[in-house]
Amino acid sequence: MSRTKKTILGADGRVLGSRAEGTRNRLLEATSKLLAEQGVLELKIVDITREVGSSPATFYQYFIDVDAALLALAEMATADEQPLVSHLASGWDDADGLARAGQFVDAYTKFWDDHNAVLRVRNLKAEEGDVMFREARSKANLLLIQSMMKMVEQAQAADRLPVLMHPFVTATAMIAIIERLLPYRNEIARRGAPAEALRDTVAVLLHRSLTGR
Amino acid sequence: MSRTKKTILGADGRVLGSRAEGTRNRLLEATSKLLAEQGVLELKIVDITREVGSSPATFYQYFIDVDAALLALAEMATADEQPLVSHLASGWDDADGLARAGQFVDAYTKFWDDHNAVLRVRNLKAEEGDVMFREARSKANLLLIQSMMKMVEQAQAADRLPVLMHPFVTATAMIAIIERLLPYRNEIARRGAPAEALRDTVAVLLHRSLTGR
DNA sequence: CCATCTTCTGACGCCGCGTCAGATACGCTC
DNA sequence: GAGCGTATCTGACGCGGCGTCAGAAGATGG
Repeated sequence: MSRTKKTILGADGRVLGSRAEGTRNRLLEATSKLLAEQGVLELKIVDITREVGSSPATFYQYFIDVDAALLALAEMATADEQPLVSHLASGWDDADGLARAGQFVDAYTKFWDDHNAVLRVRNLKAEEGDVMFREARSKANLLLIQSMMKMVEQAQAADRLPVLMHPFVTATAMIAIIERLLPYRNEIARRGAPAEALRDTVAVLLHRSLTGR
Repeated sequence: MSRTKKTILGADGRVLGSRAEGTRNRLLEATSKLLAEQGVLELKIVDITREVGSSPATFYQYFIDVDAALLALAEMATADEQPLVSHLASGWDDADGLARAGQFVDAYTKFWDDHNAVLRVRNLKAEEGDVMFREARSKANLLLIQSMMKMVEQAQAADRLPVLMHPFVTATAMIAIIERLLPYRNEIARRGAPAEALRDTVAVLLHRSLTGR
């Protein structure tokens, strides 16, 4: 591992100079912005290039199609997800376990808010069967899933969780809970629940399901 | 409630005759089929009409745009979801509770397999903020969520679940687990787990989280 | 300041969108 | 079962986004 920075390539495989790299970044930012504002279905390449003040032709110098740009964004999000393992690695078995589960939920929430439009598309494409996006998703969650699986296995060894629970399935279910519930914050508030209700509930669900306590 | 059958309207609000109703249904079927085959992003109105051997203009007689057709499909799926409450209404507190949770998972799996492409789009649009689709989703899950909330409240009253758990959030989390994990069946199999691993794990997770047992 | 490589873009043909006016099919009356 | 009115369908159109190419504009370095 002597590689310090990933070399960035254009759509035709050429290495990019610094000017080009700047343009590519601006295109990605614009894509991300429009995605968040209007949703995937309304995302147009023309709009992206209009946003950065260039032409469609320029876009195609950097990405074969919109999907390529979306994939690049998804991979950038992946990097931000990795540090979250630190909240799991310590284990949740002791007295502060629930509190630490809460911190994990907070950290994940932060991460999700930064990237939610992109992550939603990644998950959609993954579920629609796109191999690249499915791999991106697997890779992104790998560390978290592995840590969670370890927690489940420990709890099973200590007889606090039934062996019927498949560790991988359980871990994946936990990610599902968080990803799906975050968009519900408004609705929860509308129901008159305190702001922390979602955070606390999710923390309890994860804590119980992973440690058996 | 004397209404026996919902009157179906065209895009301009007119009541449809039987020929028209047939065409509308064929359009919906085609939409559903193409959606499942290629995903939303590739869904074209021309393709839908080609599939049924008519012209784009016809499509617009029945739906203002693609979204309207998707919404109609989502609402049809909703009808199929309602019977699933029967698996919850009986409660899961007794000795067979876990078995009944398993049956619920099976039933939901069946339902999901019949409509998954449509439901995925519904959820995407809902999360992207589309009010119509959000309402469709809420309405679809209403009965299930209510039943699950009741289960949580009972368990809390009996001190088997912490009051920190917000019933609505918990119930929504359970739906999230099922919806998200079903697409993973292949992956689970690839990992060498038995076919029932997913079903069993999800059943345990729901059972534990809803009853506290 | 010229040569050369890198980066950008205008312009084009193609195709899907959404609309309208007119064509066609249906069902009802006599 | 012919004729008529209404319900339903569609061909054809203008608009706009897609993706490509050849060449323009900009950077670099000798």
